[in-house]
Amino acid sequence: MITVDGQAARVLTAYTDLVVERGLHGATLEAVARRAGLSKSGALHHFASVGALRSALFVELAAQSARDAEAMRAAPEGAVRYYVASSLDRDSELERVIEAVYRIAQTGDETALAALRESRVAWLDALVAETGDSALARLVLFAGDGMNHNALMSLADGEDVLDREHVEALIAALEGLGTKR
Amino acid sequence: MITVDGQAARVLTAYTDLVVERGLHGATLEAVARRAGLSKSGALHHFASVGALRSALFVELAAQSARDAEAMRAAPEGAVRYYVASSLDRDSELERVIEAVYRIAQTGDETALAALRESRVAWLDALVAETGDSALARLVLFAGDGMNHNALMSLADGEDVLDREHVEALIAALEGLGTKR
DNA sequence: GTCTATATGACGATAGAC
DNA sequence: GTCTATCGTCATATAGAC
Repeated sequence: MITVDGQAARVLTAYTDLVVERGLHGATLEAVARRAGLSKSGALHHFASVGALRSALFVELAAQSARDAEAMRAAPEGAVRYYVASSLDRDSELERVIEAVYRIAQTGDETALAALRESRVAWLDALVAETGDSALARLVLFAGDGMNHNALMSLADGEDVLDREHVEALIAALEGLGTKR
Repeated sequence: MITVDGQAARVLTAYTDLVVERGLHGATLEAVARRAGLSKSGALHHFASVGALRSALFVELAAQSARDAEAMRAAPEGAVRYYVASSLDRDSELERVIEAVYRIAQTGDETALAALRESRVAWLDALVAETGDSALARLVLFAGDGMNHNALMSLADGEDVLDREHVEALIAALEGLGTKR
């Protein structure tokens, strides 16, 4: 976490991980506190309420995604490959933060929705800038989201829906589409 | 709902809609019963518990997705266009059922995960059968998922991330990829 | 079949000791 | 700063009248 330090960061990370692993219902104050090595009230000392915990997560998303959009534009392998590859990296802190905010947004939370939209626009802009093709940029954005979406279902699945070979063929197809236009 | 009738179907539909609109947290027994026009215990007469309600939803998904996979193979416009177009139709009963089961799966429910995997394999098989290209079939699957994923964020957004024009360009690109191989 | 009333348990948040 | 103890609220589920 880049917007909070020390124990507060431990609490925020625990909250993020629990939302991703068990859903909002499983991310109770006691579960969060326990994972951070504190008691319920110990955790509440750093964030006055669950709402404050969520707000801090939105701020964290804004900070991390802004930094990532810049890295994407500067990536030597290109924005397309960078985005698709990082969408697959389910263990990265940014991906977990996105997923957690997304689940909060699913409950109808407008603030979470706004935070997600803001970060997505930055990525889409970078993809449009590189490909020069609005539709192709969206295809890349959606394909990345879809892979991320699928990661949940692929885990612990005998025949993986997506292996390295498929990823390479997929990126090649997307990049090929870009040059053909 | 094609696996239950009458009042039970009304309850199951209410549960599905509430999970999609408000998240699992908002789909309480009382809210579900009220939307179905019953009291809490009135709803519990049709489904003995919340767990039974969820199980019925999984059965419904299996039945509807099996029927849809067949329709996809028989679609005159082709499986690719059929899948992408139906992924965008957020108001269809099947899309809402998928979304509801997906959210249950996000809490770590293995039964929900298994139900989702089963239906996705059927769709992927149909896409592979038509395109004859394993990687392309996955690209279509992911792009469809990504669009669906994005539907939440597009709603009530000033500048829509995805308009009709983009959808057409995207389908054309995917279909073009298919014929070029 | 559908209702009202209630038992049980979990969660969020506060109070106050150390 | 971190703890234990406690209160209020809300959700699931059951009991029993109609």
